[in-house]
Amino acid sequence: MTDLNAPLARGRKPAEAKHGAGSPAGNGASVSETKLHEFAELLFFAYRDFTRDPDAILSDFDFGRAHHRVLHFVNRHAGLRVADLLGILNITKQSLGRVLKQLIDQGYIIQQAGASDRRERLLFATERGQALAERLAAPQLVRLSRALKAAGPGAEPTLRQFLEAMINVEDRPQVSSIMSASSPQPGRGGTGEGS
Amino acid sequence: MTDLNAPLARGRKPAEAKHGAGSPAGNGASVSETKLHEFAELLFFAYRDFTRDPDAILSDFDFGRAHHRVLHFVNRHAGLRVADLLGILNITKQSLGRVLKQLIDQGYIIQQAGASDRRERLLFATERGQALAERLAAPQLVRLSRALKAAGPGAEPTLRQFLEAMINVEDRPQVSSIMSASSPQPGRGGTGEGS
DNA sequence: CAAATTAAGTCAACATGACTGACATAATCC
DNA sequence: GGATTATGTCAGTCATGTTGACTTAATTTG
Repeated sequence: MTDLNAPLARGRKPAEAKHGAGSPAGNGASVSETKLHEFAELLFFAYRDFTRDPDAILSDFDFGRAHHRVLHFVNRHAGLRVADLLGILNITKQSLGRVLKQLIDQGYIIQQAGASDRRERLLFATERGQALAERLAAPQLVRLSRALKAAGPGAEPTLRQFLEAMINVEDRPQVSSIMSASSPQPGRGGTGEGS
Repeated sequence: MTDLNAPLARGRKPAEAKHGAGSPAGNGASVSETKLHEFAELLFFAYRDFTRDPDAILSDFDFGRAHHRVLHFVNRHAGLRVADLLGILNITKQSLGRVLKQLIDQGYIIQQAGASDRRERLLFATERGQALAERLAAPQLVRLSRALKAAGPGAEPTLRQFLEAMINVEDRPQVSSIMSASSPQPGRGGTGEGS
């Protein structure tokens, strides 16, 4: 058992070596480079632990993080097309195909031909899929809820703006679109499936 | 070219199905479950794009994200031990060994036996390593700087508290320790290396 | 309507970065 | 001097990412 609380690298702060022009974004009252590095590290640690709880659960199902991502988006945004998932996850068809096939074969996700365009395969979480998705999400929601509380009142809009601004500009419309769409039911819906 | 701006899953918001006890953290004025899910997704997208620019640079060097992580922490926290890196990255010795070996063999990182405990291998970025680390960090710092600006004035402490609270409680001392330590120089330092 | 395009699925082959478990070496601690 | 610790290494495996080519079915377009 290594002593995790022992001081790590002995040494002091480097005194913020100022080179040339200054801060990365070149704007007015901006954050020091050292602080930006700290935020980069905090983001790393935050994300590392954000994925830790579900990862532990997933191993009981012989699934990995990739399955979680797929199941999450399908569950939260029912009726997603395969192409949408590819764009969201930013992976290839082959990579997605593998995990998606497993989720379908094991009854966590079902597909349905699109009503207006029958080439499309709309994806829906089954009850089983919803149950797993919720179980995986639960510890993450608890963590987020606590962290938002710790950030103080009024943190929500700040956080939201920060996170949105971290997303590539060209992807923001796509992300907004995804986040505002959700939850039509599969099957005999109002969209006119009629044989 | 798929139409990325088209509405994705057609359908409306699900009206926040309230089950039983209520919100995940069980506290007072907490955030709705739907909003928490949105934050979870925003965090996913933010992190996805946060790693995108360096990933692109890395492929020119035949390195992967694993190399970036190692190089980053060694560069920012010179004198880190191998065991520290294992704890930070939360991977096995074998996994770390592979990428670390490549970074050492190619002259990005050097090792030095610890002064007080010569079993320890303290890690330092060479000039070459520093140069690559800075190049990889640059787009991330720009992104962070912009996002902090977008989050508005006063966002810094909020963000910091949020991100810190996302980290596992038991890891927080370790993280603080890492983040407050940095940058002793390798070689003939003040720590008493004596032959 | 025929041709081009699109959405999806598939095959083969491959790379990276995780994992486990065992074992070796050197240095330190007791 | 023996146990423990820090590191490195071997061998094998698995998950998840990649490319490029090809098929099928459905839609769009000239």
